[in-house]
Amino acid sequence: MSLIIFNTLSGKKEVFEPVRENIVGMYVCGVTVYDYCHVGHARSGVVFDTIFRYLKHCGYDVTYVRNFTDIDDKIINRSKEQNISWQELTEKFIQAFYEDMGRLYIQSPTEEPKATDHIQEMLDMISSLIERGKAYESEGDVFYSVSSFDEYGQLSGKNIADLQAGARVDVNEKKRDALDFVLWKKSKPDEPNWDSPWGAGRPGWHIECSAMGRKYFGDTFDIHGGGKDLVFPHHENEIAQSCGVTGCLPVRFWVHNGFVNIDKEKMSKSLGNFFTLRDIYKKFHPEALRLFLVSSHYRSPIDFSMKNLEDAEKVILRFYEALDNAESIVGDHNISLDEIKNHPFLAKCEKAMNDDFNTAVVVAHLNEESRRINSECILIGSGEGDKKNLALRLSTFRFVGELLGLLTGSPEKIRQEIFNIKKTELELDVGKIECLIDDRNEARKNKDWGRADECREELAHMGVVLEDTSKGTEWKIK
RNA sequence: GGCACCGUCGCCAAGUGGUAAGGCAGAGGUCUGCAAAACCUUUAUCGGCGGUUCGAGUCCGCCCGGUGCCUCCA
Repeated sequence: MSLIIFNTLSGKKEVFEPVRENIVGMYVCGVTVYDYCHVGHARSGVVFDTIFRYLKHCGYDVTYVRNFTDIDDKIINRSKEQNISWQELTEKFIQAFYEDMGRLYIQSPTEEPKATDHIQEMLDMISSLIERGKAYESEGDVFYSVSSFDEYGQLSGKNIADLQAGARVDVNEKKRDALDFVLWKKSKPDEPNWDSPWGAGRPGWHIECSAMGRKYFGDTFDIHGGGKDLVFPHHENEIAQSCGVTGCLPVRFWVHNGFVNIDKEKMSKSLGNFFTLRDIYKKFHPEALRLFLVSSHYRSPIDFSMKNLEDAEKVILRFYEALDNAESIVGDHNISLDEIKNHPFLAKCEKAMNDDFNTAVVVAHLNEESRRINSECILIGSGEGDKKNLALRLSTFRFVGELLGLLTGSPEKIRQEIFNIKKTELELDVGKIECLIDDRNEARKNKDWGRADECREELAHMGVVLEDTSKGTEWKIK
């Protein structure tokens, strides 16, 4: 069965076929490194990481390139505010990016180029555009002439006339046309700059992705991704630039993820309604966040709320609970990759993923499968059931989880991690809790159920729930 | 103003022509000293009005409500 992907360029789902057989080139716009990542960045990171994982699962040899924009106005301004160099600033936030995104189980892309390492490639493209009459120099700046490209607007479904009518762009007397965008920007005396045929300056934003995409993949590659907000003007401009140089479309499939909303509004820096990943991690486990993000389809808007994260955390714990139940029964088991790949549960999940990466349906399948695993455990406990069958279910369950970047750890580990987060957040007095549990167990031993229930009540008021197991009394936070 | 998108159970969320997946919350049950966990059972006709069709949440039109892009933005 073939993989279908929604292509922003055509506005339709299309059968995916790479330019070169079995080889896929995917370029995704990364972040501008001047601040900590928020949930919106996480969504994009998780969406394309999941796509990366799935393409590899399909057997493609995938080269995944995700850039860092490490020079622009915001970076210059922020470094001035903080009185540090732009290099120092960007290095700091690249490190923070790795820490915050890494906790979401996002795999390293094949390449992670920085804009400032590709100045020469950009200059080459800009020169070429000028030679072909697609760009012009004006007082040290270089602009792309939008009117020179007839197909401008094909990606975003806009036309030049409408854009001009509603143009909100700055009036800039250096431009021949308000829609023209900057390829090279003359620098002010105290700003970072690079030499160019048009004097000292720095690149415009859009050209970096064109130059780096072309460097790693050549004139045409398979998938270009990013958030929906990049469709216009960023990706529209990329097409114009690349086409201007090569004469051909740079990308076969344009893939865009939807926004993260807060109360129905887009989460963004300018609205100030964003949560950084660091803040989220103080309250919730990263794996709960990842599950939340893959629980909706990647193109839909997703409403971020504490309630939704709490729900996701319950579900991820359920998944691990099923793993734990099954693993304690099965013990060491040897399931081959072939057996997993032939399991009907995997086929079901592949069917969903093949339909434009429908991770929400896969999550639903995981829920159903976790129930089947638990049922099988109960059967085995009562002398029926089949351990081999359970082992196979268990292994396939984990395998599918890992396709989504989930279920890579041990049940014990995640329980402990979530426990530690809650304990810190609620400032629980562990000594007192353990003391009450001891009291209760003493009362239970004496069959003093009244006293035992009092202890449970008191703990419940603290948000602590008890669970009497064969291994003793465990407690967790509600 | 232009161009898109969205409106499915209390909440979250799949489903692009054939009688509505899944999760959370709720209800009942099994288990338990009581609980918890787990398991079983249970809860919707899809914003409104028309139309196309043998048949529509799914296509078309209008209306109501919401969002996004058109400026930096994942």
